[in-house]
Amino acid sequence: MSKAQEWLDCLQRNGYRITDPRRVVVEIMAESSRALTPLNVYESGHQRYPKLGLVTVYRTLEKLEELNLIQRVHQPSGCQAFVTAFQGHQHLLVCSGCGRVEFFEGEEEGIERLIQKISQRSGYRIGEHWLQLFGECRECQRQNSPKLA
Amino acid sequence: MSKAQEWLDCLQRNGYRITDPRRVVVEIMAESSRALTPLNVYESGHQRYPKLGLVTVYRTLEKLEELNLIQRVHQPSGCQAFVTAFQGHQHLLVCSGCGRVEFFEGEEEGIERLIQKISQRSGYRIGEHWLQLFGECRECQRQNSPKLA
DNA sequence: TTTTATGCAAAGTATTTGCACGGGA
DNA sequence: TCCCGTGCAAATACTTTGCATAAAA
Repeated sequence: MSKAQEWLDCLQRNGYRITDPRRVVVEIMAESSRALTPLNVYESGHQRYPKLGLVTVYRTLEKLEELNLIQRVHQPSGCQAFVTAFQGHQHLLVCSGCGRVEFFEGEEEGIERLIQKISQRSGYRIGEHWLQLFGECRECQRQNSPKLA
Repeated sequence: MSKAQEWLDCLQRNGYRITDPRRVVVEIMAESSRALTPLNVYESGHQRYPKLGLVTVYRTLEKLEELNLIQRVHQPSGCQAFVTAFQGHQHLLVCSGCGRVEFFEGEEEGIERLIQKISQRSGYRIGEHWLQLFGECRECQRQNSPKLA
C-alpha cells in the first residue's frame, strides 16, 4: 500500500473524512522527500486540483502534523516547511539548496550520555533534543559547481 | 566594562550611531540570559523609554545580529526570539518554561566524527549543524512542581 | 552641517477564523 | 440525513518599508 494511502487510512481511523483536497495534499506530502511550505503544497496541488484553497492546505497539514505523519523542519532560512515524519527519534540532514531531507539514526548513545552530563551539570530536566545537519546534497553540488555550470 | 557598553562600542566601531533607543535595546539584550522576542524587548524597553518604537527594536536587533552580538533561538514554540550570542561554536540548552538559555561546548569531537560519517554516507557537503536541548530549568521545575505549589 | 536614526503609518507576508455552502459517510 | 470540510473573505500576527522629522557626529 502506498504511503499516501496509509496516511488517508490514518486520517479516516481518526475520524477525519477523505476528500479530494485532502487526497491531493496527502499525495504531495507523502511522495516528497523535501521540506515543503504550505504555499509550495498549494501551488503544486492547485495544478492537479484547481479548486484547492490555501486554507485547506493549512488545515490538512495541521491534521497530518497532529497525527505525526509530517513534522515541521526548522532551517536557518525559515521554519515554515514540513516533511514526512519518520518513526522513532531520528535526526535530520537538510539540503540548504533544494530542501531535501534525509534522516539518520544512531549516535543516540552519545547523545544520551551528553544529555545526562548536561542535565546533571545544569540541573535542567531535559525533554527534547534537536540535532540537525545542513549542507548541499550531491545534486545541488553538481548544479552549483562553477566548473560544470 | 559592561557587556552593554561593549556592544555599544561595537556598534560605533561599525559606523552606527549611539542613540537613546539603541542604548535601551542593547541594555535589555545584553543583560538578559533569556530568549526575548522583539515584542518582549519593546514592552520592557517601553517602560524605561516611552518614546521607543517597535520598529526601532526590530532595526536594532537586526544590527546586533549582523554584528554577531545576538542570535536567533529556534524553539518548538516559535523562532522569533533572540539571545546573546556566544563566541565559537556552542550548543544551546533552552528552558521551555522561561526561555532561559545556557550554552555548552564540547562534544565537538563526537559531532565532527558524526559529520564525517554522515557526509561520506550521504554525499552531502555539510556546513552548519545545530544541537539543542530543551528542558525545564531548576527554577521552573520548582514553580511547576505540584507538591510545592 | 551632514548624514543617520526615529517613529508613525502603511504595506507586506504568513497564518487563523467566521461563515454559508457542498459533499462524505 | 447529518455533520464535517471547503473556499472565500476578513481578521490577526509578525515584519518590513516610505517618509518627514529629530538627533548624532
